[in-house]
Order: sequence, then C-alpha cells, then structure tokens
Amino acid sequence: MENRDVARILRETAQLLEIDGAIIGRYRSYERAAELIDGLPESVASLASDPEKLTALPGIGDRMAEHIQEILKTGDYALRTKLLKKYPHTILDLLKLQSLGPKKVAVLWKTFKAGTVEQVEKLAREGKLRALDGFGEKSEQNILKAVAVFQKASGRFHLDVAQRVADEIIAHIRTLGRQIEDVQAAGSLRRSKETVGDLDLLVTMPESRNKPRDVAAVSDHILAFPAIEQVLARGENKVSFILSSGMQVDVRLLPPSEAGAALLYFTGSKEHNVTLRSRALKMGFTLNEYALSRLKDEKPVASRTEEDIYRKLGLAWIPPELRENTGEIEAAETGRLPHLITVKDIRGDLQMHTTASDGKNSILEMAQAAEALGHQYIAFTDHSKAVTVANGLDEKRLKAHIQAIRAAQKQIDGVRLLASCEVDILKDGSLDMDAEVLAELDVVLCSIHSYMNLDRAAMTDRMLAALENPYTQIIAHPTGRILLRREGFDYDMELILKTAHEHGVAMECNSHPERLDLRDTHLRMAKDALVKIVISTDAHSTSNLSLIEFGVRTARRGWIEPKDVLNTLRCDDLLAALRPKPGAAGPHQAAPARAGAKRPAIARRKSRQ
DNA sequence: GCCGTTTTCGGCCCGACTGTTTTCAGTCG
Repeated sequence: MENRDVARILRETAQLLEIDGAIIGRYRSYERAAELIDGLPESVASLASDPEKLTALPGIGDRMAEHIQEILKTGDYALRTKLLKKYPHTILDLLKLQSLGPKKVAVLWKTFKAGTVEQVEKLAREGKLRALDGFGEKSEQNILKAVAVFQKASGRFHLDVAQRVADEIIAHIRTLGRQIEDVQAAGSLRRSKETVGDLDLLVTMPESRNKPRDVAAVSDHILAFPAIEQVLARGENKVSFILSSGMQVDVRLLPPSEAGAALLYFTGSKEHNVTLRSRALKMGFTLNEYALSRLKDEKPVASRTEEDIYRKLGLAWIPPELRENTGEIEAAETGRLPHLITVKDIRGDLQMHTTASDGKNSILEMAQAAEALGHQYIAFTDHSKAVTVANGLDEKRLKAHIQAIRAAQKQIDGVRLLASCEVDILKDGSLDMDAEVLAELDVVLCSIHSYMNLDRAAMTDRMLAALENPYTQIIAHPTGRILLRREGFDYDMELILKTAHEHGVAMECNSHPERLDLRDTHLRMAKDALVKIVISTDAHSTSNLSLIEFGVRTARRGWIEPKDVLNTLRCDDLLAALRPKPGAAGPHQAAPARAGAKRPAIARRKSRQ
C-alpha cells in the first residue's frame, strides 16, 4: 500500500469526523497524520515494521500508530467504515464546493439527507436552502456557482499552465506602473508543486499610496483582467476571482513593510507555517501574515523580508521548494540545507525526439535550438520499434539514424550530439533492441510504454530485469505517470532504487509538466539511495527544450544538488560517469551478455509486499 | 488524538471575508 492510499483513508476519516461534529483536536490529529504521511520520503509500510519508528514521527502517537497498522494490514480503517455507514461517501464531494464546509454539510444532511452534489444543487435551485439557519438566498446562488465550477474543473492544473497564467496576470498588474511596487506569485506555484490548485499573487503597494482609494483603483484594474469569469471576493486586502478555465486566483494587496511576512505566509505550505508558528511561540514570538512579533508586548521584530523572519527564528532562509515540513526546518537550524540545483547548472539534455520517430523537428533543428539555449551536449533518443504508434525505430533504421547524427555533427560545432535511443522495456523486462546496435550508442536510455497495469510483483521484476541488463544506463520517466490522468506504475521503489545503485543505473527526472517523473519524494529517496539523477526534457519539438525549468524545479523539491545530477557534468565526464558498457573497464563492469537475455532470478524477495 | 520552557489537562495557527446577522458563525487559505 502506497503512502498516498494511507493518507487518503486518514484524510477521509478526518473529514467525516468533522462533519460528524467531533471536537476540533480529534479530526486535526487525523489531518496532520495524513499530511505527514503524504510528504514522507520513505514508505510508511516499511516504517511500520518497527512501531517505534512510527511513533517517533511528530504527531503520531500510540493510537495513531495502531490505526496506521490497521490500514496497512486490512486496506481500510474501522472508524472510517463506521462513519461511512452513517454518511454516504459522496458527502465528501460537498466539501469541495466553495462556501460549503463541514458545518453546513452536516446541516444539509440532517435536514434533507442530502449527500450528493446533485441533491444539493436541486435543493438550491428549488429555493429550499434559504430557510435554514446560516443560509440565505445568496448562499443558494453561491452553491449553484460552486456546483458549476465543480463539474467543470478537476480543480488542479499542470505547473506550466499555472506559471503561464500567473505570468499573464502579473504582466497585466505591472501595467499599473508606479502605482505598485512589486507583484509576485506565492502559494504552491512558488513552491513548484507538480500541480497547482489556485494562484496566490502578492501586490506590494508603495507606502504612501496604500490608501483606500488607491486600493480601490488597483483592485479595479486587477478585476479588468480579460479572462475573469466570476468575482468571488473583493475586500480591503484582497480580491479573488475565477478564470474561465476554472482556475481560482487570490490577489493580496499589501504595504512593503509587511511584504516578507505575507510572502512567507502565503507561500506555505500550511504544514511549514504551522511548524514555524509553534517554533515562534516557543521562542516568545507570534507569527502571522503581517509580522513576527514579541508575545509580551506585540511589538513587531521582523516583517519586511523572509530572510529577516527566518533569522529571528534562528533559521537560514529556506528555499520555497523545500517548505513542506519534511525536515527543512531542522536542516535550516543546523546549517544542513542542500545547495539546490538551478537551471544554470544543467549542461546538456539527455532525452529528445526527432522526425525519425515522433518528434516534430530534424536532428539539425533540435541541435541548433539546444545550442541557442546554451547546452554543451544533447542525446537523441528516438523510440524503438515496440512503440509502433510513435513510429519507433528497428535495428536497421536506428543504425541509419546513428549515421545521420554523426553526419549532423559535422555541420555544427557548439554542441556535441550523442547517439541514443529510448529503448522500450518489454513485458518480460528485456530490451527492444539487439545488443549489437546498443553497443554502438553513446547513451542507452530505457523506458516502459506498454503493459502498464501489471501487478506490483510483475512490474517490480520487469524493472529489475531492465536494470540488470548490462546495456541499461538510464531509466526514463521511471513510474510512467501522467499527471491528472494516470497513476504511476505500482512497483517496489525502494528495491528498484537499491538495485539501480548497485548497477550504476541513473534515474531520469523527466521535465515534461505532464510527467515530472521521478516525482519530488522519489527523487529524495533516490538521493538517499545514492542513485544518480538525469534531468531531461523528453522534447518532441524545439520549443519543448525550454521545459527543463520544470524538471529542475521538481528536482529542487527532491532536495537535489548539482553533484547528484549527471548532466551537470562536462560531456566527457558525463560519459565516464555513466554505467560502463559491457567489456569496458570500470567500477560497474558487468559480464558480457545478450541484451534480450533474461536476468538470473535473484534478489527479488521484497517486491511482493 | 497528540502533546508539554504554560501544561499529564486543556488546549489545538490565525486573521480576512462573507452572509446573515444586529454581534457572529462558518469558510477559507
């Protein structure tokens, strides 16, 4: 059972408890446990083998540890099952509707036995809600609008989409010129989460202009942004609206003296903030979105910059990508924060496609575009024959493609062109290319594009077989997930990473915003397992080459440093650092073997959990 | 249900905004 499944069961229990009227602390502890497990770099199942490891986690006591054990053992949790006899599972959807929370949902259930979005929509349409305590005509309208949003959007957006929309709104706000001092994105976008639910933008207004009429003028201008479909709120400090895409945007207006406290607060994560605030309390301070202040006389001690506030709390400034309350505060306290990788550290791109398979541009066009981006080397990784829909290359066509790459090199100086192939990992774990051709390649990249629903044991064995093949150097998009559409493969990640390290195989962090694979938590596991990372774009056109930004941002969330990443090296150093080919001397030298050969049946025990 | 430089009981981050109210509860982030 994956961490996210355990977290989901705990979170649903928390929501049901809240609807059921449990006291605040009880459901909070379930919520906190769920958040903690969601962000855990290692698998909760492996931790649970030792009960003391579970209770050592902050917020997990003896009782919660027992509940977690129960969930891992039975796949469910008795309290949740009991509550679901009382309330339908669909009642949890109601909590997703804007303006409805647990209290009102409980009233709807008590009064009308309404437990689905459709039932509540009908009641609102018939005007039956306005008679209830705490509801009115406006509530009915808001609920109907929220239902429309619910039906339209899944509620989350890819990172690149969110970034593009944020850039457009920021550019719109900047046309105010000197009426504003600064505008920037906070929230999960600033933390570079893989998907973004809504946008948080902070507008700093010059101190002298921070008057009611100026606020009104700035708000008017912001609300004139063309794609706005509905205004949700308009107050002195913020405006909120929904775009026609369904994306919600919150814009805060604030003076420069509060900019740091606001940025810290609205960047989150919530868990990071809560931990900072309790730290502040222990140190005799209180922290809110305006300032860090002394408890005894409420005198502000820091508010203008994030650095000031972290410093007063005895901490180094923490990069937004790390702010998930997964050890970053302890690291900031003891000077052990990682020196995170940046786009500038990347010297080459090791996955892209050309017109030879399913890419849009030629070898030369891709090379010129990569050179313009400042890359020192790139690898061409067109598909192999198993991926027929992508016009994958067979042995003969790949040989010709290698020759074409060598020929193109003669026409371009600034970037080194590496011959590679995205070799398919077949159902049994063997590679979709003859060893003779694999031996000719500069780099061998392997990935899965078929039979994605094998069970955990079969998928683990398949990936282990691919790792044990002596030609495999890099595993591309290792979990195969497609964000907002398809879950990743089910396999034993810990065993895979351990085996990858043993064989000197690197794992890709695929930069495509629909993949971001490996994901943040897996990258951190890989780093801990001493597995090297490659950050590539999987570009299918010249314009895709700039997507590297999103891979780097994801790697930063995984605590990845330049030294962890192979394509921060110069080309010759990179080639030397890859797993040595069969026959070559090196630390990971493997016995010559046929590429398609089945690996000996060893070391696969833990895969069947 | 968790946890302790304020505590083994009694709190649980904290403030803005909205809507339905005449002073506040619920929602949201």
